Amino acid sequence: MLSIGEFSKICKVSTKTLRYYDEIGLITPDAINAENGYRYYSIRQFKKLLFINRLKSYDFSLEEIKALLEWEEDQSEEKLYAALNRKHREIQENLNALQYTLNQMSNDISSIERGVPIMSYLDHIEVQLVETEPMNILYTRQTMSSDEYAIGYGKYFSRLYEKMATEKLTLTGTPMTIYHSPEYNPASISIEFAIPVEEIVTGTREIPGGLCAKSVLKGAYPELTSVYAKLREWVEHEEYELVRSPYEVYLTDPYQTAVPGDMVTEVYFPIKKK
Amino acid sequence: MLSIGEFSKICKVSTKTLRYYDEIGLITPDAINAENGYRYYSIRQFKKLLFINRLKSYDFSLEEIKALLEWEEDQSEEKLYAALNRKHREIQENLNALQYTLNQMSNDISSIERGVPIMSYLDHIEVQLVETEPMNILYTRQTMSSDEYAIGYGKYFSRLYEKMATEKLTLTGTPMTIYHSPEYNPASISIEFAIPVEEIVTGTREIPGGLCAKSVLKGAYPELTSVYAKLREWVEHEEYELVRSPYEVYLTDPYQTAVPGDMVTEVYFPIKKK
DNA sequence: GTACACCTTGCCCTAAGGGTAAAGTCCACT
DNA sequence: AGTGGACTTTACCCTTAGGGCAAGGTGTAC
Repeated sequence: MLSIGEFSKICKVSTKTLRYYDEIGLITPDAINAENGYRYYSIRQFKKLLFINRLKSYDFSLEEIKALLEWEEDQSEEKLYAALNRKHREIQENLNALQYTLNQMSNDISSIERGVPIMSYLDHIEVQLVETEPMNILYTRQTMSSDEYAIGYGKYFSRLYEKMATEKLTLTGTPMTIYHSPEYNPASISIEFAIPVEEIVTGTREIPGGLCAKSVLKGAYPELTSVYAKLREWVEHEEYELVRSPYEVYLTDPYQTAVPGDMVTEVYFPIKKK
Repeated sequence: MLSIGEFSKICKVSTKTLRYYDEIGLITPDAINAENGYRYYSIRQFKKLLFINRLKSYDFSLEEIKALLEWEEDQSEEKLYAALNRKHREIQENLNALQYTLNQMSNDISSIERGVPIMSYLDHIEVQLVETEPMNILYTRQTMSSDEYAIGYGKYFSRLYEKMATEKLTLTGTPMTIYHSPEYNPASISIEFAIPVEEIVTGTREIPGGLCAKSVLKGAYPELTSVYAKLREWVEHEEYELVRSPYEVYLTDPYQTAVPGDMVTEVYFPIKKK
């Protein structure tokens, strides 16, 4: 039998960690001296600890590892197999995310090298005051969480296009979304997907024209937040106020546009003077 | 001015987070109502928060971000530039490590598919009882931390080879290392790097032969730990005891062997019956 | 006036241990 | 048998970046 210090040196794991694992029931000493509480490990437990460390390197939490060890005693390799495959996918996604981060960092680094402050793009968002015409739109209004947005985008627009095809409607503009939630609430946003059409049929409605603050975003959608903030700031500063829901018009099709920098989106804030 | 709730919705950051950032002094509200303690943010602070979020996505800690923001006020882009480059390297290393982990996972997954338990390699470490001959070795003894081992390996063996060349010594075996620290202490291990030679000159000594427990490892060095544990267990179980320092013999040159699976290392435990 | 949404502070919680302290224990050496 | 140093025990606080909840105060719309 090995004392905790000996066992820790063999396993290259701190005694603190061993005591912690004992506490959470991950690996308990083979014997405990009842008089002084000293922990004694058998060399056979080395294998278990090695297995724990391997799973840990695969980014399993200690709780998950504990469950896997308990299942292992039932001789069921399947749970382990499934868990490994799941983690493998998770780590792969993680890696992709890191790759993306590295790209963005490189962009920022080269920005600095060119003498351009990192967040300066925010200063270049231009706001124009425009007068819009009334439009007839084919629409569908949906409530969803913001996570589902990307899926919803494809789903609802393709439904609208389908309807246009079956009812032989005539396209008069590019797709747009109208944001009815007054403030951003990620758990539940109410979005109207719409396509301007000529014919007035059931499923279409007219949106009024009027004065709008408008910004054009050339770039990826994450930057839309900035555009909204900028428009808000501008509207307030110029002493206007919002009279209807803001909407976005997608001049480019996100599924057709490979480079995010080529995407063009217009954001409209319908306003009136205070 | 925006209340904390409004600001949080615009920035897509929870109010809790904003209060926390206020507490640690990362970003403080533009104004605080002295009577009721209400926090009010200006829309201009949106940009700062966006910058914070970007740095956060680059895996900077809030403390680091705070320091960067303070430096930013001194108009020094250099600190930021250096920090970004440093993080970029860190993330790159991180990514490489993940890639390695994915590889190992794939190995384990295909092991299971072949019906082989993951840690079964431990059961296949075979221990033999052998009688070794005395050897004359050219040696250098070093104390180092385990981190420095990889560097030391190249450094000290190339010195020994150099000495062999200048003194025209005759090689009689493959390189070996002798571990003099009785237990593993990662901060300071005492290692003897040695090469068997024929001539007896200064800088050589004889190591006695005798009974040894021996295991052969075909594979990467991290598995050496297992071999040591296995040998320890065997020695104890068979009622032997260690009489001198264990040593390893490297039959393959790690710098010449591309695939870790092709590496062959022998581990010897000099023993006697209890 | 009142209902309800919003704001405040304060307290406890997270995962995986690290650091330190006070007290008890083991083993080797005199 | 005594002693010193290495080892072990439990207990308590600390870490990151906030999340959750409670009790109580406040703003605003009707």
